[in-house]
Amino acid sequence: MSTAAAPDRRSRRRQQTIDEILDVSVALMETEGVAALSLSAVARRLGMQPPSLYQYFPSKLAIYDALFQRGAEQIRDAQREARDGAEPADQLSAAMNAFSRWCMANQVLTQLLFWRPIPGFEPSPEAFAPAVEGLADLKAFLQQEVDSGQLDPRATSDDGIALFTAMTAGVLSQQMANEPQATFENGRFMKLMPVVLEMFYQRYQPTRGKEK
Amino acid sequence: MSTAAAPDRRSRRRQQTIDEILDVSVALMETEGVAALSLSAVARRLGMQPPSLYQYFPSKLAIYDALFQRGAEQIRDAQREARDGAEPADQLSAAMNAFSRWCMANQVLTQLLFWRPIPGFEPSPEAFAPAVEGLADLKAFLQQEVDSGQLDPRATSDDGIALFTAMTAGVLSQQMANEPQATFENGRFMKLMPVVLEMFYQRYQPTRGKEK
DNA sequence: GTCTATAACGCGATAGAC
DNA sequence: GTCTATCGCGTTATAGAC
Repeated sequence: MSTAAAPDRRSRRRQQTIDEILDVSVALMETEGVAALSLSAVARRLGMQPPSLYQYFPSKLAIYDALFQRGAEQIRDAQREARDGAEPADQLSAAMNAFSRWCMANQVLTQLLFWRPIPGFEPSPEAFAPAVEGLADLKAFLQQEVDSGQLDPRATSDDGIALFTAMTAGVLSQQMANEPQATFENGRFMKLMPVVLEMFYQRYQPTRGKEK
Repeated sequence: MSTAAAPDRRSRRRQQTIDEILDVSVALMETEGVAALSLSAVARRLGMQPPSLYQYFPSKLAIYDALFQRGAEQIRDAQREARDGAEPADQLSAAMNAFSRWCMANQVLTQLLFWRPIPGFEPSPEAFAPAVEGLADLKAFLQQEVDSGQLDPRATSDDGIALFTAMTAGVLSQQMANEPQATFENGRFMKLMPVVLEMFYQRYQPTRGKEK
């Protein structure tokens, strides 16, 4: 009962250690691969013994879960910052750029978020929540374009959103699989991102929108 | 020196064991995840001791390599069969369907081929060769459409091919990540495959092809 | 209570001797 | 083909230090 609410020095120190564990985990995954994360290696880097990590995370999968949540929050926030720094008419494009840029700069977390590379790992509802919010934001961006007459209302249907995410995920996954060392700016596939956006606008062009 | 060329009964038996190992490996990866393949589990299923597997494969990564090659060959052949069973005008679409259908039916191998889920695994040149052939086939399909006036010549440029593979890979990866239990026929994302094909034809429409 | 260490269990990949 | 052995892993139990 005494452990409930106590935002004192100790819990701050504890949170700091948790963040360090996550930082080191990401760093190791970057060099060794997402699925090659080793608790022993994390502990070594932190000057700890492996069992000590269990004070902070109940299992290895719990670390993956925390990383999933971290990544989803960062993507969501990157999109929102991009939105808040752009004119309404540019917000969809700005958010898409911010998303792509973040993914290229955080490929390890991107793999964890969008592929399923870890056997047995399913994100918890809490970890998944910010991802849902990010998707809701995307829907809002599309709705805004519908309201301003730039897109047909069908763009915000389930199919429209699925098409949008499939095309962006496709460019991204080709880029990461074939040219992972590239950046957002110079990637061979990355430069197709504006192209698929243009194709999306074309397909859901208003007033004379057509479907076969 | 006596082991060089001897296509007799023994080498047939040996090849049979190799195929069994690969079959069991795929079966286990289907239930446990691509990265969770365990040589001990494979050996158990085959009634062998784990070290015996090293008579057939020098390491676990060599098994992944053989599976990569197997998958690439099967995709290439599925595309070619689809091509040979279709009218020239339908061959691109038929090959795309055959490709998608194979991927949904062989998700484990698809992950191995198109994502990089195994730390330290890079396909060998021999394993990669059939994948290169499959890509060359795709280029030939596109060229055929260009020659028959259905597509602008730019469709076979590096950008055109990258766009084509990115869109198909995107639909596929969204389907596999979000609805892996679906089939080629009923997948929510899978039904976007004809849509992206239509969008591709639209973008590389000949005679009045335009680019911003 | 909170953190850390040590010891130990079971499992995995793999090398070497038979 | 097997058996034995080594090493590293995730994890648990336990006990001592702050």
